[in-house]
Amino acid sequence: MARHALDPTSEIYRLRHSLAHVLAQAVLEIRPNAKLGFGPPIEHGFYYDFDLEAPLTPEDFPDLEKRMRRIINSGQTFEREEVGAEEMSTRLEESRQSYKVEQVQDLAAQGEALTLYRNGPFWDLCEGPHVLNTKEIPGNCFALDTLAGAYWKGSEQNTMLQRVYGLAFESKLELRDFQEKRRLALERDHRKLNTQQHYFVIEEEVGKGLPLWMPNGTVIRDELEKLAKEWEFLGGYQRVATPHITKENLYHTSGHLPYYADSMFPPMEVDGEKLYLKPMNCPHHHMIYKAVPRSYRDLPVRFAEYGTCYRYEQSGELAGLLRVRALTMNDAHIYCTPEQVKEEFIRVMRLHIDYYNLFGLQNFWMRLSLAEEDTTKFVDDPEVWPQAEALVMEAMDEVEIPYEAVRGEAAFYGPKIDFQVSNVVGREETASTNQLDLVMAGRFELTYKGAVGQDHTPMIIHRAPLGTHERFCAFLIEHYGGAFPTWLAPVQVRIIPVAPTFSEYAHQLRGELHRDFLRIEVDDSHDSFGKKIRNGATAKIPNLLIVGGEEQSNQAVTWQRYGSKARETVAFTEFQSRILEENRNRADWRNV
RNA sequence: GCUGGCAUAGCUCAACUGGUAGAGCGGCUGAUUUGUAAUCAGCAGGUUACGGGUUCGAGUCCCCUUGCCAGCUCCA
Repeated sequence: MARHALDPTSEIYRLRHSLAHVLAQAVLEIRPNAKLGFGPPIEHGFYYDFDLEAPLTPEDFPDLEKRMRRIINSGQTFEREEVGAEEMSTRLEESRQSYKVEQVQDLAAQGEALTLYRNGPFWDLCEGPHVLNTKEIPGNCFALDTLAGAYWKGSEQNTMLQRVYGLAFESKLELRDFQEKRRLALERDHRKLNTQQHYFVIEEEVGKGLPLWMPNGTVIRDELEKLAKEWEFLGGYQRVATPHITKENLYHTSGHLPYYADSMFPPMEVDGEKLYLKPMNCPHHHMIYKAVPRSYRDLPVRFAEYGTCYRYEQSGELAGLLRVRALTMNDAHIYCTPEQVKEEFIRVMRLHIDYYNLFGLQNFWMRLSLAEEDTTKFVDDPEVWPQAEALVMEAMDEVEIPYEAVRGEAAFYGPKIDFQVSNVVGREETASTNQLDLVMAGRFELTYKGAVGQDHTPMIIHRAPLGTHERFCAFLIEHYGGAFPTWLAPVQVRIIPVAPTFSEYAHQLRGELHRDFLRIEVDDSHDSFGKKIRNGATAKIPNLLIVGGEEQSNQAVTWQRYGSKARETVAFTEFQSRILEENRNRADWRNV
């Protein structure tokens, strides 16, 4: 799957790139002292970073857009010019573009030939390409979108510039289309749906990033846990349970304190000891492994736990359920021999695929995160890394799922495979992470006895196919748009009597299905029948049962699915067996 | 954490350039007893996020705090 592959030779690339220059020109008209940062084309348009004495506000957009159109209509020609590094620096210094001067130094160090593009009064250090003339840009194909801060060269150490985002497409129609799609996608945002469905609540009194799970959200958590427990049981996992706080020393052993301390809550002091809230479950599982002598005959050992962890995320990174400070992971650690590790890794990959098929997720891809030379972020062991990376890549090839490799994003103890999904607004999220870890076993002195009695170090796989409850539930809410399949729905069946006379019959059915462990309710309100139908639909309940005189006399129900006008009247016992089977099979009624 | 924006009833939103806070939905009460997307009526809900300032007067202007949103950085 080609991702974010912006093709510099394409029409739209030149269009967006040129619009970035036009924007910069317009900004310089109203802010002559603005210093320019970067201004590239991006997925849905372009942006340009500015260092401004007074910040722009959204109120400036209409004026800027007007100026941009005027520039476009004036028919400026884009001219390319090759300029030596020294000459380029001089010219940029003359126009007091200090960021660009810095950029010239970086580029010159790499020995690149430098080019600039000039259109009208504006010129910019830039490698192009651009349209030939601004007249090629349809005046109504773009719109300034949002303002944001962005660090110069993307580093927190640098000054923050102001970034202006613009949308741009080849035609007005495509622009409108995108804006409409985005508006619709926003309707599926889990935070938006949450105001209607009440899955969770984050209260200021409790703390930011600390969600409280309401009954509806807890149903989804519980059902996911049931699923995981069943499949992990079948996969040969054993369940374990571990505490939320732990003595400091365990995290020195694991290496979390040097490498991960920024993401941990500060410790609490008790009886002269420091205790930390756990940011990960692995050290505890390693201790369980270590508590009993292990033989090669025992391996692989697979410990699974839905473990709750606490991570100190920076406040600005928190977002609904997608980024929180208290999270419960679908965690497990697999301890195995070098001979077993590839097979185990492949089984983990296959488990992912099974889950994703169950949820009907097609739009996902894998990202392989590898270490880089910067050893401050990674456990430094030159022998172990290439070995681990090669092993992972072999396994990935074997399951035949395409992946993209990224340097420098590994976990500090090993290469990482992330399953990336894209949420409804197109933002990429990591749904789950898996790691091959050739480091921890050594640090924890984990061993197993080999066939001839000598000690060996096991290999460890960290895996969390369902990620965390928080992120996965958020993702599922958006994926299903709040209309869950029967097995996940907070209310699975609602019975609507056409008149109060049939309420007793409705309750009789409710009692029976309740004993079958279905989440079921009767709409006893004083609303009109039409209103009850409407309420059932807006509540996105997957199954509505309508009962009246006809149904009662035949011991039947009229069954209607969410989002469908179709309905069928069936014997109650038939409904009962069909809905129970659907629930048991975790089938999605959209596919039935 | 950083940059910018936002904050009015449970939800969605009103209140012209400062002149004593309103509606719909939802909730409650009563009437209505309904066969596929809103039955009718009445009632109750707000120290306009918190604290301070300017003013005869602040939801509206200014400052602070908190929270939320977008993006950056970071990440499951």
